[in-house]
Amino acid sequence: MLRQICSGKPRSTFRAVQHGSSRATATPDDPYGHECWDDMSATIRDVAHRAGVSISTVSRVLNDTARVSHTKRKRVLEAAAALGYAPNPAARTLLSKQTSSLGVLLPFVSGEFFSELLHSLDTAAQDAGYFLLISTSHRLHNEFRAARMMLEKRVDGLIVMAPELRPREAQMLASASEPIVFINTDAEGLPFDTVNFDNYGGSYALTSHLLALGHRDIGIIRGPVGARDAEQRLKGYRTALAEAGIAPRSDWIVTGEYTLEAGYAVAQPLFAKDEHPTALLCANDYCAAGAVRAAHEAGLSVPSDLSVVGFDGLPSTLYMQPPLTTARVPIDVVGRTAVSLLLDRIAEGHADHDPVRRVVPVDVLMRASTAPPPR
Amino acid sequence: MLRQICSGKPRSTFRAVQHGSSRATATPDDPYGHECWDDMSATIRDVAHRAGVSISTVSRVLNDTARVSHTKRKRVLEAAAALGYAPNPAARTLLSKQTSSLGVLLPFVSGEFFSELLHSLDTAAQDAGYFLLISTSHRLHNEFRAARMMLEKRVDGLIVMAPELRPREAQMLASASEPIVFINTDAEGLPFDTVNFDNYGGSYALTSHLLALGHRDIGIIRGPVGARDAEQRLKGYRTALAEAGIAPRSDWIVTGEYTLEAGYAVAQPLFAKDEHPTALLCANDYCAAGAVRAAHEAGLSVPSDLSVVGFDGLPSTLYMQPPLTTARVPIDVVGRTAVSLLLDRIAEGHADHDPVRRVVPVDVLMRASTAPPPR
DNA sequence: AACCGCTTTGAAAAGGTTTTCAGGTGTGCT
DNA sequence: AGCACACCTGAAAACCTTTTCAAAGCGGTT
Repeated sequence: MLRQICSGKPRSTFRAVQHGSSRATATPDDPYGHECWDDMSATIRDVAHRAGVSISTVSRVLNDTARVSHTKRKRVLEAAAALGYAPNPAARTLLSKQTSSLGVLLPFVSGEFFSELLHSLDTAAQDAGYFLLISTSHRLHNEFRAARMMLEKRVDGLIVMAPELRPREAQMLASASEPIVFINTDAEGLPFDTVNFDNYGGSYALTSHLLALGHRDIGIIRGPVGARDAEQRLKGYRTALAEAGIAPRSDWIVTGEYTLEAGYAVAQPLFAKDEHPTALLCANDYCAAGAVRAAHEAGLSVPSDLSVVGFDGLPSTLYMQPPLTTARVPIDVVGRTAVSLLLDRIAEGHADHDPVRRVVPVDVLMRASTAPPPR
Repeated sequence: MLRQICSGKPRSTFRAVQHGSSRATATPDDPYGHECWDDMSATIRDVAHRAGVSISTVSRVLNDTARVSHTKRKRVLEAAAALGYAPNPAARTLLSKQTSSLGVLLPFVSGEFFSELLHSLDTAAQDAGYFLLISTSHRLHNEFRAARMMLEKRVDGLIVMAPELRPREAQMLASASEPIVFINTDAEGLPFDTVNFDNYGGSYALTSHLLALGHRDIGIIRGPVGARDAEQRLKGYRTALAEAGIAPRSDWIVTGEYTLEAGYAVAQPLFAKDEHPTALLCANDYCAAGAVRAAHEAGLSVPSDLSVVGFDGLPSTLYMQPPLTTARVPIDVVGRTAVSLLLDRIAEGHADHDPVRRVVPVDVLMRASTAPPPR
């Protein structure tokens, strides 16, 4: 019992397969032939009847939860296999209160980031025997509806990535009985474990890189106002400039979003003026790609006239022209860490130790979109 | 009852909210204040006790399933709200055999396509009151494990996108008791509804476009052997060439994958030879981006020396240099259609009418990566 | 006054599993 | 022979809901 609780896994992954059935057509090159599955939805009662034992005995054999005589054990296993029995998850959940699924709440953000994170979460979850129940959404209200639904006994825990979540909204999640882990989302003063990547440090390092190249006229397309990651990146930029003794020009701090379109649209007016920055930090890689396009159209060559940096380090940035200098977020680490923290909390039974704050470092990838300023 | 079955929705989305509680702090600009939720996990029994009625009555009021006297109805609603009662989904599932979730099996493909499809599926599912239980995976074996788990009473239906699924593997899914919809996956002779996009037609149209520009030396980076979409696209290419009286050169038909890296790696040797094609169809947009890079490095200019086309029509292709000519797959339509077909099947109770085969047309987006051949 | 039919209500069963509790068998000891 | 004990096993309770069935109350009719 204790072992089960600690492992955080559903107690059994038993599933009967049919041996020696007439349908079993396994051949050497057909690894699935023997796993053809029956769907008459046999219940534990059917198995018990067929094996000539009580349902308790069946349960004990299948879950390996108590000693059963050798002969009965064998009969039970045979009956279960013959019937293709698989325990009913709803019945199990009803009793054990474990759903063996994790909820995931994601904003619908930039394509690659989203898919990589989800894949990472899914891999980690499956390794631990959990399913992922997901909800993507733009609007906060939806997120709340989904969170509420999920937390109503549908998941054992929740992973939330919602950088724009406001504190008092986050606060409301605190009354949930299931543990919650935040990714890149502000949980100041709240009891949630968090996994953040180092937005501040990454932005600071990118800015420092530009300064080291000799740039002094550095602009930034910052992310949405109120989004935690955007604010932190802005702060990294400001700090690096301040330490270099440079006062940022307010008209070179413009607000954008995490999309190609936004980067393009917001960058255009920047290059239309007489004076423009010689280097530009962008909200993320997609935004940077948009800005690069705007620069080209304005007759600026990257990097000789303008240096551009992104954020996230998506695989595709290596294939941009020129390859983009950016801060790589190790998305797989972020996902695995989040799942791991969540499973720990679930296993602990929601113990009240202090919330864990993980910060995943980011690497600056120096590529060809940055160079010394012109002249 | 009939209405419920037909709608395909869980019968009730009731959820009590706490009115007039001390915690209720709603203010005009705080739309969530009144939705603070309690998690003492009140059961229907608690509600009945507090309201001084039987649990049957509570159930009737909350599901609006029979007439209840006005006074008792009011008492029940008050009690439910005060306790923050929400029905236990597992108990409901156990009885109704409806999980109100849909399974989604996706290969972990190219970033943007994946995320857009998932978002589309999720939006459609949520609109109908369903959750999405997802599984991403590379390996077929995993897909099967996940499918099996999901179908064991964990989902009401399954959406599978697995272009590389082999027929006999697909065959095995046919014994499942829950309906299944295939996206872009071969279901020849199988009872699954399918949503395919017009791989053949798109590829044919792209090739025709290149022919019309005057190209005769057209190569292709095809997708994985055995993948349905790749085979169909190859066929479109071959047919268009054949109709133009051109015999394809076998050394200009190379096998790649749906990634930047593959496009880059496979295209390089193509450009290293003395003779190379003047136009290149690519497995998808990512692959095309890789090929463009390889072309640049080989000293070829796109489109003046080499025309390149992709497939999928991802948003980011508009921001490539040059913007990529490609066939746009309306991913949101694909996703919505798949969910809609699946929900229909679920509502029908798995009726045995002939499988529906939907083919979603694709648009050719003519952009700047294609031009007449040199000379 | 007896009876009928209608509305409202509660008791109870069912759904499939896990787990507790008690009973039964057999062994080893005095 | 009698007793303690370990070991297996089955009956039954519990999880929470929905739904069926029957009872009760009540107004109206013959």
